[in-house]
Amino acid sequence: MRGTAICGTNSNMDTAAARTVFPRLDESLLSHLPPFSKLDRQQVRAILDLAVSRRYDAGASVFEEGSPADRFYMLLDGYVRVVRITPTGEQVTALHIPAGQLLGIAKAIGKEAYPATAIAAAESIVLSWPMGLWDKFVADYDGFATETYKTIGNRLGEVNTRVVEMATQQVEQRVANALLRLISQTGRKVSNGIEIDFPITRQDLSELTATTLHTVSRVLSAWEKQGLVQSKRKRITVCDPHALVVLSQV
Amino acid sequence: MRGTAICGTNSNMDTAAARTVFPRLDESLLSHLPPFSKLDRQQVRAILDLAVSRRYDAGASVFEEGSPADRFYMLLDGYVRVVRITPTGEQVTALHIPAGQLLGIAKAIGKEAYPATAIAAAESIVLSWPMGLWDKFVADYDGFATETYKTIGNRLGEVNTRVVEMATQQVEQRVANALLRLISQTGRKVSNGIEIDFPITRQDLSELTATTLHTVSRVLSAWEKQGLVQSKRKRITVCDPHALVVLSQV
DNA sequence: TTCAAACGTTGCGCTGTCGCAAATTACTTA
DNA sequence: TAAGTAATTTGCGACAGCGCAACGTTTGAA
Repeated sequence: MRGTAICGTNSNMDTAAARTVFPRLDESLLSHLPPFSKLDRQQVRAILDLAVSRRYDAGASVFEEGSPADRFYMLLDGYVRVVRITPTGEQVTALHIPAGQLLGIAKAIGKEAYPATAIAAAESIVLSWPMGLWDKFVADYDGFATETYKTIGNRLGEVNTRVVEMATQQVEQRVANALLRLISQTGRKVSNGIEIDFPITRQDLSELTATTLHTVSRVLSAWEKQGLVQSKRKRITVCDPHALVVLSQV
Repeated sequence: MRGTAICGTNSNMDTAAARTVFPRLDESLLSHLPPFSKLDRQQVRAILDLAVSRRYDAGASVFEEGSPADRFYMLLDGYVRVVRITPTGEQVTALHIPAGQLLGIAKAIGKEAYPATAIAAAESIVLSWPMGLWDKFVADYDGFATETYKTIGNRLGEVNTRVVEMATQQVEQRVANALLRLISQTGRKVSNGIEIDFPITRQDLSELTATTLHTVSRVLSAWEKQGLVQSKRKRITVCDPHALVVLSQV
C-alpha cells in the first residue's frame, strides 16, 4: 500500500498542527478494513468525506498522553508505537499498531483524554475524525462497534502478554519475542530473511522489552555472530525466525 | 440452571466450593452499581430474576483461561484476582477486581473464550448470566454498555501501568505500589493502620509484582522493622501509607 | 570535504535479585 | 495434644543485566 493512492500530494508540512485535506480519497482505502468492511459504497464515501488525512514523519506524535481526546484516527499506512512516559522521563512502549487499525479511540473506553502518546515509527498516513462523530459511527455503521471492541480486546491481550513476558522471561527471550512480533506485523521478505519494515533503533527495542540499549546491542551482536539476524543502523533482518522461536521458549 | 433460577444450585461447575442458596435477591444489590445505576426498579428486577448467584471459597476459580465464555459475571462481594498461567506453570496476576465490577465479559471484547483465569482471593459472592443475554443487556439497558467499556478502559490502563512499573521500577517500589493499590481498593481501617481486607500470601504478592516470595518476604520484613507495615500470616496492615508512597516514587 | 550528531559496540565492575537450603512459626486436622 | 501441612523468615552464594565509559561507525547538513 505504501506509496499508492493518497501519497505524493502534500509536501513537507509542519508537524505542529497543519492538516491537509487530500484531493479525494478513494473508497477502496477503507472498504476492506475490518471496522468498515460491512459497509456499502455510499457509507464509506460519507465516512471518507468527513475524514481529514495527514502525513506524519517518523518520530512525529499523532496525539499525546493526557491531552483532550478530540479526534479518533485510522492508520492507513505506516506504523505507530504507543508509549507512556514516566515521571523520570523514561519511555515505555506499550504496544505497536500496524496499518489498518484504529487508534486514539479514547471514547470507546470512556476516556476524555488520550491515555498514552502515539508516535509514528515510520512515515505514516493517518485519517482522523472529530470525536463528536464517534457515537454516530457506532450507531450508524454496522460492525463498526463490534470490530472496534475486538481491536481493544486484542490490545488488552497484547499488553497482558507483555506483562506475563516481563514477569517470567529473561531479556534475551523478551527481545526474541519482540522481534518475532515485529516481523509478523510488519515483516518484509528480503533475500536473506525477513526485515522489519521501518527504522528501529536499539533504544526503541529496549523500550519495547524493558531493558537497556546496551543489553539489546549485546544480544543482537551475539545473534549476528550466530547468523540468526543481520542488522545495519536502524534496520534489523531476522534470518532464522525458527531459531528465535526456540530461543524465546526456553 | 436456565431460566429464572436464582439459587446457586447449578451443577456443571467444577470446583468444590460450597454453594449457598440465597433468598430472593434484593434490587438494592445492583441498583447502585455503575452498570445498572441508570435503570429503574423493574429493569433491575428483570435482570436479577435472570441471574444465578453463587458463592466461591477463597482459592476457587470462577472461570478458566481458554474455556468457552458461556457466562458473564458480577462480583457482588469479595475479591477476585485475574491470573494467567505460563507454559511452565508460573502464575502471573494481571489484575485485581474489587466488588461491584463485572468480570468475564469476553463478549464485550469480541472473544469466544475467557482470556484469563479468575480466582476468588477471598470468599466471594458472584452473580452470573448466560452470555447469550449480553447483547440484550447492551441493547435494552441504558448505560450498561457505556459503563462496561469504562471498566474495560480502566483495566487496560491498569495493565498498562503494570507494564510501565515492571519496566522502570525496582522490586521494592513495585511491592510498595501493589500494597498501596490494594489498600485503596480493599483497605479496611484498623487500629494501627489500613489492613488489606482479604488473605494474601507472600506468594500472591510476588505474582502480582513479578518477583519471588522470598524477596517479598525480605522487603516486608525490612518494612516491618521500620514500622511501615505489620503482618501476620496472610494478613498485611499498612501503618504508614505515606512512607510507602515516598518509597514507591524513588 | 568536513564536521557534528546520532547510532552502535564492547569491556569492566557492581549490585539487585534470584535460587537454594534450612529453620521457624502458624495454622489445621485427626 | 500431637502430627502434619502451609506460610514465612533468613543466610549465603551466584549471576544476569545494569551503569558507566570509551570508542567506532554512519548519516546528513553546511
